[in-house]
Order: sequence, then C-alpha cells, then structure tokens
Amino acid sequence: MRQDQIDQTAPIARQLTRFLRERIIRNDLHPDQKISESEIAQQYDVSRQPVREAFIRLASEGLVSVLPQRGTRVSRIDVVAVREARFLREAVESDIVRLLAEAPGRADLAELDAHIDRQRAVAAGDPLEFIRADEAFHRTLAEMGGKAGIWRKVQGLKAQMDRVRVLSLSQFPVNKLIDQHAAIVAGIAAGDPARAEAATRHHLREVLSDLPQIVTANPAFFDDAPDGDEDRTVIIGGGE
Amino acid sequence: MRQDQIDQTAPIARQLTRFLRERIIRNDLHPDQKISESEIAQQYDVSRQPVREAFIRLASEGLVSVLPQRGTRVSRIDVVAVREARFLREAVESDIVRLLAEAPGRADLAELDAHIDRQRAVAAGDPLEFIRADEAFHRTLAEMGGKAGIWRKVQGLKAQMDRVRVLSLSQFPVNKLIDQHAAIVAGIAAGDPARAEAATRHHLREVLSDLPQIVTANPAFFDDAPDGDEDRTVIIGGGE
DNA sequence: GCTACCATACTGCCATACAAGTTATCAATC
DNA sequence: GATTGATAACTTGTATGGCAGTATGGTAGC
Repeated sequence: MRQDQIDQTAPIARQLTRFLRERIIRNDLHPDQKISESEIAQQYDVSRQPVREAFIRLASEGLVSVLPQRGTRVSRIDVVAVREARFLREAVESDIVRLLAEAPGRADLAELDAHIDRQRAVAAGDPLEFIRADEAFHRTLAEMGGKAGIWRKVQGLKAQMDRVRVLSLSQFPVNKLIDQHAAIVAGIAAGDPARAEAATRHHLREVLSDLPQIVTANPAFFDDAPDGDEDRTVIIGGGE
Repeated sequence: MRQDQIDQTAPIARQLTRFLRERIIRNDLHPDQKISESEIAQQYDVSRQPVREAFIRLASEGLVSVLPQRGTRVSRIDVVAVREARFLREAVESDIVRLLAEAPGRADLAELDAHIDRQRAVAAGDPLEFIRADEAFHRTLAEMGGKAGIWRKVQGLKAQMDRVRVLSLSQFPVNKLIDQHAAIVAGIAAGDPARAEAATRHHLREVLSDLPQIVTANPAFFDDAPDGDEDRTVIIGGGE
C-alpha cells in the first residue's frame, strides 16, 4: 500500500522518523490513535529499537506523546504551536524575500517561475501534490536567500502547521495561493523589497485564515491544553 | 564530585537528559567536547541505551550533535537560536505580564515579593544560584498568568540562552536585574498593564545586551553556521 | 623523509532478551 | 447483577551482544 520502504544501508531510525512524521501530517495516523513500538516495528520489518528512537524524536516535535508504561499516541494538533509556527514563518520568510528583492541577481527568476508553473499544473490534481510543490517553492526561496539553515530550524515547528493544511485541503483556494506566490516573485523581479515583503506577509497570514473554522469542524483533532514531552520545568536543577 | 545521582526506580533516560542538559548549560561539558555513549554510561553506572536516548533528546534541542559512526560532541552555542529564544520570551512574557496587570487579583504579590527578596539574598553568592532564583521568578509569573503550557514550550529553546548567561556570570549586573524585576512587579501591583509590559520588554532586551562582547571574548564557544539535527528538509516526502 | 597501507581501537547503530509497570479480561464471590 | 481480585496480554523501559563504519597509529615499501 505504502511505498515508503526501509533502506537497510541507511540509518533506520532516521528513516522511520521521516516516514512516521509524514504519515502523521497526512493524517494516515490520526490524533489520539494509539501506536505501539512493536506494531510499527512489525509494519516496517525492523526491530523495536529504531522505532523507539523515532518516537523520541517525534515526541520532541510534539507529534506524539509517550506515556511511560502505558502507550504512545498521536498528539492532537496544538493550535498554539500552529500559530507560533505561522508567526515564525512570517518573520523569517518576509526577511528572506526582502533580501532577495534587494539583490536582484541573487534570485533565479526562471527557477521561481518554473515552480509556479508546476503549481498550476498540479492545482487540479492530488492536493498533497500541491502542498509538496508549495513546500518546494518556499524552500527554494530560503535557499536562494542563503537562509537554508534557519529554514530547517523552522521546519520542526512547521509540521504542526502542515497537519492543519492537510485537513483543509478540500476547501483550499489553490489558485489564489498561486497568485500570491506569483505576486511575491513579481516583487522580487521588480527589485521592490517593500512590495515583496508585503506580498509575503499577506500570503502567510492568509494561509491559516480559516483555522477557526477548521478547528470547529474537526474538534477531535485539536487540543487546547497540550501536554509537553517531558519535564523541562527546571533547566538548572533545583538546589534546595 | 557531582551530586546528580540516578534514581533507579524512575525512568533513567529522562533523568540523564536533565543531568546532561544541566552540565552542558553550566559549561561542565563545553562546546566541541566529545562525549561517547559508553563513557557517559560508565560515569552514571547505567547501560548505554538510556544514554543514547538522552543524546537523541539533546540533539533535538540542539545541545549536542551526533555524527553517525563518528561520535557525539557538544554543540557550540547557536547565536541565531539564542536571539530567537530571547525574542520569543519577550513576546510570551510581555503578554503574560500584561494579563496579570489587567486582572489585579490574579497575581499573588506577596509571593512575587518573596521571590525578589530571595534574589537579593543570593545576589552576592553563587551566580548559578541567582540564575535559579531568576528562573523561578519568571516561571512563577507564567504560572500565575495561566500560561505554564507555553512557558514549557519556550524552555526547550531557552537552554541555548541559558548557556550564554552562565558564560556572562562574572560580569552580571545582578542588582540591576533585580531592580528590573521589582519594576515589573510594581507595574502589576499598580494595575498598569502598559507599564508592566514596558518593564518586561526592557528587562528581557537587556539580558543579552552584552551578547556581542561575550561572543568575541569566547569565540570558540559560538558557531555561526550550526548543523541541525537531522534531515527535515522535506516534510512531505518527495514524489518525483 | 614521505606515502600508502593495514591492524586496532574506538564510535554509534541495531537486534534481542529480559524487566517492570499498566490495562483488559474473566471468573469467583458477595 | 455488581464488585472484587487474580491473571494474562499488552505497553514502555533497560541491559547486553554483535555489527558496520570511522579515526588512529604504526609499519612496510618507495
């Protein structure tokens, strides 16, 4: 059914982390679903250990929560984290775009146009495919701006955001989003930092504009009082 | 030498995570220092497995970086992450303080005063002790504001910030910081949200004001191009 | 003296086995 | 029928052994 296959030569735990993360985001593993180490291990025909390590990584991203001796379950979507991720993206990406607009030679406009063409091509097809194209577009911007490092940092938080996007796939105003992408590129091409930045902020603010409706439509998927991974309450150990 | 002792009845891996995190923050384990699973396991007289899992957690916090088949070493301090953490703290805490000032009954002023008294008591002693008191103060604010959940989320990022604070301990203008704390409490007590918020922002902006000097004074501790934990470059797996 | 090579001593990674705690099941008892 | 208690079937946690890949030191060959 799935085509995610383990490559025995590469580190298994990290592959599993990627696979499971994707399955959670695309809602193949849905919130509150219980997943056990042995169950997943059997599915991928590996031992329990790498699965366990993947769980630890996913737990630190807030995608699953492990209850000692009781089980592991997929976390609900943390609305607060989603808003934070969106906020962070806006801060980072608007900065990047401004940079690109200020130094015209830096951005490969032809490549950006190609990205937009691709988005239009898949707009009518599989929504997941569009999200991938969208992802590639934004990542390319970050790379051109020389901010690939920061981009990767944001990704961890972005996973929560992507889960929401998958949920809202059906009512996705895809063409509008593509037009907004085009507007960003146009701002860069014109060498107009203010315009490019404004277009980016506008775009990212609109992406989750329908978050409240999605939450009320799928209450079981969201959580208002999420439980963190472990105890970080005291960074510098108590002395008394 | 150390008093951090493993409690065999509680989950070992999580205890180790806490111990090692503290040792990194307090610079007992310094940047670029190589640490191996077996070495740490021997120190705490446990098996390698929980150590390994602690490493994974610390890696996802950016405190160590594991190089497959090569070794694990303490990460340098990521200046970008430090700034981000400070920024996030300002956003969260100024919001919390404003909330407390708006609803006067909410904050236990006596407890806050007690915190400040404690800070003055330890101001001249062990600098680490002051950081703990400071930490407790800010955490209490978050709890009173009912934002303990968000607070814990920020903690993960804050670890990087704390490392810097430990480095700058000697030249810490401790009394000034305490006065700023008092100003925040005064704002809350007066029921003046704007004043309380301003005091908070001013305080948090000053905490790392000497970051540049610290960086130039200890260049070996900081890194400009940190390497993330693992590959998060593609959230939704490539399809082409 | 310099380079290429090989043995050795590491490293992190994975599989397996065992331990300890939690939940579910079901039967005996009131 | 409702409650209680033992037991079995889970769960995650830990310990151990062996594996493959990497750095290191020394040595043979040039």
